[in-house]
Amino acid sequence: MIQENVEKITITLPDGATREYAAGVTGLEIAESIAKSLAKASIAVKVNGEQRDLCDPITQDSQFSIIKLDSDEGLEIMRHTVTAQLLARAVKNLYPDAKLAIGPTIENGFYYDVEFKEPLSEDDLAKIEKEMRKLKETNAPINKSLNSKADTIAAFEKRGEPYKVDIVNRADQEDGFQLYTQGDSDFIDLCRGPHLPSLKHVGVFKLMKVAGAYWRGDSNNAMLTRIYGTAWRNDKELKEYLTQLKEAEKRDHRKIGAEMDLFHFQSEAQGSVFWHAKGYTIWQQLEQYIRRRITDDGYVEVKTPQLMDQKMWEASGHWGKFRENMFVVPDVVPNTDEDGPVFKEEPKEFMALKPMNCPAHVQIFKQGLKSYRDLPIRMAEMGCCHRNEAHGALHGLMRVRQMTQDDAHVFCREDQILSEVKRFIELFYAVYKDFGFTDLKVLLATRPELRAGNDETWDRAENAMAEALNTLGIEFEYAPGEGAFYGPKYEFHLRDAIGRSWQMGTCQLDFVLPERLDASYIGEDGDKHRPVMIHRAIFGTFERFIGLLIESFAGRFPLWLAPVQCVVATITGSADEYATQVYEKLRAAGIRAHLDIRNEKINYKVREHSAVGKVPVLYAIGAREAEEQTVAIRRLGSQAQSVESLDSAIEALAKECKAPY
RNA sequence: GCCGCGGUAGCUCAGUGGUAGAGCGCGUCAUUGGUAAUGACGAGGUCGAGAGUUCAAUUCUCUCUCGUGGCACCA
Repeated sequence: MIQENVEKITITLPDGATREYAAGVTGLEIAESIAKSLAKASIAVKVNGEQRDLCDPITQDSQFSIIKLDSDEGLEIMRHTVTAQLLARAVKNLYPDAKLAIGPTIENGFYYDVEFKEPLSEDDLAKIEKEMRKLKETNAPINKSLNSKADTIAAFEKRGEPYKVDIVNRADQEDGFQLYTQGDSDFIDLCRGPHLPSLKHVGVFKLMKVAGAYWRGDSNNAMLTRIYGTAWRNDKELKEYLTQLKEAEKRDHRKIGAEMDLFHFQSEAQGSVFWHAKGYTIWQQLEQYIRRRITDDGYVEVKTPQLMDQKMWEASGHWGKFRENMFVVPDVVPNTDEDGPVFKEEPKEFMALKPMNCPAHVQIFKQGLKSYRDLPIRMAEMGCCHRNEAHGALHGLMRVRQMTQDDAHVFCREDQILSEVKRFIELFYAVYKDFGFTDLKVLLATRPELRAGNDETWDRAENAMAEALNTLGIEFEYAPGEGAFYGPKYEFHLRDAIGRSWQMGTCQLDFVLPERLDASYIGEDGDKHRPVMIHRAIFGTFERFIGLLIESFAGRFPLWLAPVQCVVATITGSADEYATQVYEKLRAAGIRAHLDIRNEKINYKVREHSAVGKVPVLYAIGAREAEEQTVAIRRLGSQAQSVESLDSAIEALAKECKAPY
């Protein structure tokens, strides 16, 4: 059909070539005009940087590219179609009463939140998956229509989908709601798109697990059932992903911690760690290391009370804002009658285990008058804190109820904020580099809605914190509204073995606590001024940091941290005496050694100390070594052996065991 | 705290309405060996706790508890 006066538009392809089309041309038509095979492989297009469906008309001059399944974007679109079209429709087919909420893609997969009448268990997933396969086999084309707000709401109300109605109601737009359909089924889904042009482009998928999730992420709302799944282009990719998951599980710090005899938990102390000798060795190494670091950076170290009176926590604001996370202890003598109540009368006076160290540090600051010349004061504490975390939040070493922070508070003048924050970041990065943690996510959390302090102070604080990162060339993202009520903060995040992100270190400006607890210094002008407090931690907590270390190293600690650095294992009983000498010499050289003269074969010993114990160095001692005063050295992860003379081997090993700082 | 799943030997797990099994570990004995599991024998369990149904419960039901995957909350 030739239309003389139809408007022409210019389409610019990724290679810079331009082509002219009639306005309103679709992505599919452009693809077809380039090559039939390309059109067949296309699943969506990108117009001026925005993902669009193949069937969307293009009405103006545009940058244009085609999205195929082989790209990351293509894979994500496919996953989106799997959840929003296949999973949603399969669920509706099997459970007509189910109410659909949202179904986005996530890293490696997707989920869909659904309200079911009856609880859904993981056993039901096979059935749903089967239905999805059946639907995929239809190769149904996916079409869409644009609808007004009123029509869209009417359509979902008719279908009994209150969550979809809610989504539409909350939308700003009045028109252009996209409803997708599959072939001639009566399934519809509200979606931003784009989607695959048809189900035949769907690759392989697998439903993984079910979990609860609150509607709109709000615990006041109904809890929906979230179905998690994964989708890939082909079986090989899926298999690789599942293998990778299995491998990641092997790095789980809880599993490795038990195997390596590092720590344990038991129900009588839920959320609190029983550190075994080997685990506590790691802790001590970390503590000594960080103490050297901060001492050299001008910190002083203090130790403050575990229990303080309710009045202190009222003054600090914790009683009001943090109490549900605190362990509160009645300050009365318990009843001693064996069968009587714990307390003879209702306790009226309370104390609380500290959930944070800051109020106590302010008390130390307040002892004696401070001059502006005294500032900054960098006050550190390996502070043991208790927080009454929700049961469901506890997770191995990553989330505990008793934790020890490598905490410190810098008391400084406002004009010192920038230099102190910069100084901290530099220290922080030097430390993380020593542990090989280079892939940090940094967030700058800014003022929340409910906050103390005026806007000018917040402006200055947030700007100083952003400037510190910028001048040091550190990339970060803003977390708007996520700051503490008393000031903005940095959050430093790391990922564990299976990709969960954990906040490690932090750095928080605080204008409120010095005020509340009436801390002041005498300024140059002779008047009293409020110091600014910077709350900061590098590891965050020893517990979480060790958890991350275990997963990051898969238990294979570098020599300086390894609980046992060297095992001396005999090959034959005749070498016992010499092996004992070797062991004694290692100990004398300050090396954490273990002597294994059990009546076992060397194969067995090697396996136990390597695969299970993850000891970095093993000295195998047989008759030859005893004869020649040597050791046969085997390194963890290597089949190679080298024979060296005893003294030089120990000397070299001792050097290697030195901490990086 | 909320939703789902789970708790059986020191550990990892199988199993059954008629009071239990494997592998590893542990102990004993034999073996004295050369680099990621030597062999034989043996000991070891109120089947998370409480209540209910039943002639009989580790097994079925309920409550609690702890763990676990998420959600919410957070270092």
